[in-house]
Amino acid sequence: MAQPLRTKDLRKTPRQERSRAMVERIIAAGQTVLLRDGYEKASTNRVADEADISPGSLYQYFPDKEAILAAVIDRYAAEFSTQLTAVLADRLDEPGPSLVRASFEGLLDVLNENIEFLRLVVEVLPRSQSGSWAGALEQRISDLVTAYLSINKAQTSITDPATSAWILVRMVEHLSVQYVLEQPAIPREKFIDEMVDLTIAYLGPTT
Amino acid sequence: MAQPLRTKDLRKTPRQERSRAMVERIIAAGQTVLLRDGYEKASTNRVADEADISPGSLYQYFPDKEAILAAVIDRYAAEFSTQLTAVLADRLDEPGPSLVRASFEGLLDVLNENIEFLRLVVEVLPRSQSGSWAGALEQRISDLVTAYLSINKAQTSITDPATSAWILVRMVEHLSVQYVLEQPAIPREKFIDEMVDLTIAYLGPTT
DNA sequence: GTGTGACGCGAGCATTTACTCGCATACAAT
DNA sequence: ATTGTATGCGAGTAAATGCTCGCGTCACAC
Repeated sequence: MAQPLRTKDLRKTPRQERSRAMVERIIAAGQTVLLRDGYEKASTNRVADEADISPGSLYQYFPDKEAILAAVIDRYAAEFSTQLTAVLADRLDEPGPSLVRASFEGLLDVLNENIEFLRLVVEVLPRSQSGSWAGALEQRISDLVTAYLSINKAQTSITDPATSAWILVRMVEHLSVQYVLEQPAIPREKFIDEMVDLTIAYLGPTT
Repeated sequence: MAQPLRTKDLRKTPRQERSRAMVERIIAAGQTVLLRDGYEKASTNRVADEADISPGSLYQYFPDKEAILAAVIDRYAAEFSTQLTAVLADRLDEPGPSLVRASFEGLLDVLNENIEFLRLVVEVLPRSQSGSWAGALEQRISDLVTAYLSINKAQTSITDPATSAWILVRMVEHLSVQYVLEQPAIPREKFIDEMVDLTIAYLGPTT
């Protein structure tokens, strides 16, 4: 289900059921157009066409074009963020190295499930559009990892948890995204093994 | 100095000195506009304005808008590629771990020198524009590293040089780019140490 | 049932876009 | 000087864009 839209993004709040369906159709159409035609070709008229509504109706609820596309990305991103958080939380009770492996498995699963969204964000949109929320998510996870490393610092060879977290998060994120998007000739299990090796080796001796 | 433009990109070959200067001004203006106004606002009229020439003059040598911006990126990318190749070649005679460190130092230097170009490619352009040559460069370096790993395989713990190269190249590239662009609160030397640690630890025991 | 406001429509506006074309000028060879 | 051509100009075009506005319609409270 859709995350509640920030009312700031809406021109007026839809009251009747009909109009809420309208907003829904607009966002869905925006998604379709964005995926099918790319960012540059995603015009308001095209979105209206795709949604089988009038151009004017777009502006009943959205202040401008950017708000429509932002709503699409927001909704997508919220779902992604939710999935990722859930998957990671699920694995949190695993101990030590198997936590690492389980997390990577989960991350790859979530990325694979949202591959069209990934491609949209990474390849189609200019970074400035998606950068804000992506950066925020990165930060949240960085903080989490920093905390974890701080607690288990004694069992590792690292000195600065924040630095190590920064590096680990970017590394794993980017490698995984590239792996999913590029589909290189590396089996999934092999790839995970490599990332686990990389992480364990970097963190140093564990029990 | 400018790399020679692929004649395919030009509508006709400029013969007189005057016209060669014209092409130069167009590309320079394109660069300015792209950096100052972003990709979406980079219109032909704006480029013409910035270059203090007529819109019509653009189309004397460039078939369309895309070709102009492509020329800007190409020229930028060529210089970047040249610098990087030179810096890495310079370090190639260093032995073992100090080769790794020296390469990273060189990479960071080159990235820092071309930081505006970096920001342009990573944050402003949609990936599809820059993806082709960036992918090619990645591939070239991947091949190089694969060869190196194959030769020195005995001294490492890796099993598949191609896979390890794929991971190493993406990892180092992305971490470095992010470091330069994001300017996190990590001292340069510390950051390099971390990347070296990562690499050495990943490759396993060395002599 | 009826009135009132929420809703949706779609023609159309003003602006911007990429690009052209006829014409003037600068240049090089004779 | 004359001529042929390479060069540059800039008004202009057709298309597309984001967005508005007046009007008809529909649902819901009473």
